[in-house]
Amino acid sequence: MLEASFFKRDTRTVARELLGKYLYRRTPDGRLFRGIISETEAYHGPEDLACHCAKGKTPRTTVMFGPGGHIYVYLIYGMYEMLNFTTMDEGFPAAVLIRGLMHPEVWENGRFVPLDAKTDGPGKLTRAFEIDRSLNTRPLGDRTGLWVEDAGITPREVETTPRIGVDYAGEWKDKPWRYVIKKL
DNA sequence: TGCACGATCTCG
DNA sequence: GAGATCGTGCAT
Repeated sequence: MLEASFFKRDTRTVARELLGKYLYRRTPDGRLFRGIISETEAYHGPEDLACHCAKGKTPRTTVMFGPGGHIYVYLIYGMYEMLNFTTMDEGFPAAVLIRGLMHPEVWENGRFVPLDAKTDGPGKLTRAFEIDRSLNTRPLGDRTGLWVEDAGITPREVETTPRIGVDYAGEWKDKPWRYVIKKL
């Protein structure tokens, strides 16, 4: 299981290194899911106009000002929960948005079997893994029911692009802070 | 207290 | 290409 120290680093480094890791989810009713993180975005610092933290410390963004390794989940467009992990040390607001998973699986009869659900979008993966705002502000870990583990995978090819859906962010919209596995 | 809008997805 | 749908932040 990845410890908080993994997340208390530069957000772009964390976002890049999360690719190829397993995201594990244990639901309140006991079901276990996992999937390989395949797409992430970095939202780094109070200057980054694409980051919610650019608005300053508000009830919603407070968790991003806390230490790395915590969960930030928010509702967008009135119907989609977005999953983020906070990064950096206490006082520096930043987080990584988890935008996609590949090879989603569910634990059945003593083994992982393919999950029949799409997880190739930030709103889709939270729906498939039953991730919602009840997890907001909690630390990553097995007791929380959401954690990350090394999968022993090093992606062969990673693509870097500007972030999606942040055209309002002025010069910050062009920062190449989106990371995608092109070849696993 | 009201209002505009969003780190999206699905259907037509 | 547009509608669904509601919390958040900022104006009133």
